[in-house]
Amino acid sequence: MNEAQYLANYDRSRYDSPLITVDAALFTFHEGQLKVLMVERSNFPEKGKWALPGGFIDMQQDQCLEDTVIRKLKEKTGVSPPYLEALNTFGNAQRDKRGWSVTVCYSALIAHQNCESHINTVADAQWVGFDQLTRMDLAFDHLDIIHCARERLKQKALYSIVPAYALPEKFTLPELQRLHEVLIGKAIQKKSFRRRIDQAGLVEDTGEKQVDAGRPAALYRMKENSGEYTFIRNLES
Amino acid sequence: MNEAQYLANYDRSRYDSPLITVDAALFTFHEGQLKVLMVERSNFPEKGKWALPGGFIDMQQDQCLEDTVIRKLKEKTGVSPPYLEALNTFGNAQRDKRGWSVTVCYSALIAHQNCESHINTVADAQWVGFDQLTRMDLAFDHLDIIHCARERLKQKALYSIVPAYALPEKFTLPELQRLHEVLIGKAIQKKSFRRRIDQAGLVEDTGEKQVDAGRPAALYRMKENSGEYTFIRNLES
DNA sequence: AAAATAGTGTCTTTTAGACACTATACG
DNA sequence: CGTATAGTGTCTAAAAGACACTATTTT
Repeated sequence: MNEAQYLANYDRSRYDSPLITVDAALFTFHEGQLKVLMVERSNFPEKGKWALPGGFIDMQQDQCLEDTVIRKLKEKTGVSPPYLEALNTFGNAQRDKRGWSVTVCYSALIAHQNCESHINTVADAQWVGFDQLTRMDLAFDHLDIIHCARERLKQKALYSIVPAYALPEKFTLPELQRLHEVLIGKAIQKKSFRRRIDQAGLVEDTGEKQVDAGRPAALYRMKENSGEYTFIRNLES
Repeated sequence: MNEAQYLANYDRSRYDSPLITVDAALFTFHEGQLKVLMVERSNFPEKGKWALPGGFIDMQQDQCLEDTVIRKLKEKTGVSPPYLEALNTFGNAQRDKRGWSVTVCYSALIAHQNCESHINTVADAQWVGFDQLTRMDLAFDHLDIIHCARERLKQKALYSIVPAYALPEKFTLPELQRLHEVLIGKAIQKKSFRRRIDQAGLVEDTGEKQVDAGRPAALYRMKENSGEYTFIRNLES
């Protein structure tokens, strides 16, 4: 038998295999809080519980795993997130009552304002403050997954400015610092925080100011590829 | 319908889903070279090409994804590796000629001596020097996966001593430094390398010496949990 | 003794922490 | 003016880079 004959005879339905889904932990920073997008399940299993946005791969529509996540996130938020990365894949015989299942998980960030209006039109989706999560009834192992994503984001806050993708395109440095402080769970020296961002040239001044209480803060925009930059030295954690 | 009824009626074979496999990039350091364990494929597709050790999840035998990798690695090496971590999951419609497929990939490290004898009894498995890989005909996207694993290992060499798991239980610091230098692709200051390991207390002196040419080197052993330690500052890359 | 490799002393450089200072807004 | 918040100056502390030095082995 040659490969062509093998492929012609190959029938995947002959083999039993685990369920496979793709999920995303989408974070944003709003009103001083880190929030995660959650979706209420309308079907069994775990009906009525809150879950991460996600679902099955559509082998016709999706060319790759990222296509699946982006499709699922667009359904809920109306847009595709500016930051998306593979988180981890969780699979075992117990996590889903239907049997052996695998979920390929992504972590994503978006500005609250960029999707708030669309989310309000989607009845089953809402932002949940990170601290409110434990009071909700979450489906599957999604709470573990969110903690895993949150831990990774904390690490990123120590050595990069990736968290900035959870803010609007134009943001102030004090705003970004507060986000990093929430992620790290500790105050950061203002001077240290600004100095490293300045020296690495990661942001550009838009010239605009944001007025609140006190002195107006300069609005910055991330420079191209600033998300890839990693500092050689971490902030203390 | 309630959940019990839903589950009783649930039949996963009704839904077509991607192929799912689990693969591992197992590295070792031997004779001054970084090597990867490769397996020659005995079946279609990609028959005769070299691939990462891996395969399908056995839903009876394996309780979780790690069980699958460890089972597959044990088949080839006779032992389970002292270091194993999730790498990434690769999935798309093109990577396997049988159609939409997903591979959950792990990265692992082991001492060459701990599995050499068993590998020699397995006809289709062998260590391949990293630099020889491009001259081989590799199956699927496994070369990309290896490069991804190698890049992650390089990063770890900059901020941890995780690569030490690719050495025997007892190793010398010059040996570990050479491994890190291969991974980083650049010479490291001997003093810097030793100082940070000393200060963090990551290794303990076994009292034994390894004689080669020149002054004998002290043999060290990693302390418990030294693999989890991350330096606050990276080596320069 | 010479060669080879292991291991140390110590000065410089880089970068974060600490914290007091100045700047610019509002009422 | 006082209060609030943004942003800077500057000293200290920690840890890596550079590199010359000493130590211990074999031949």
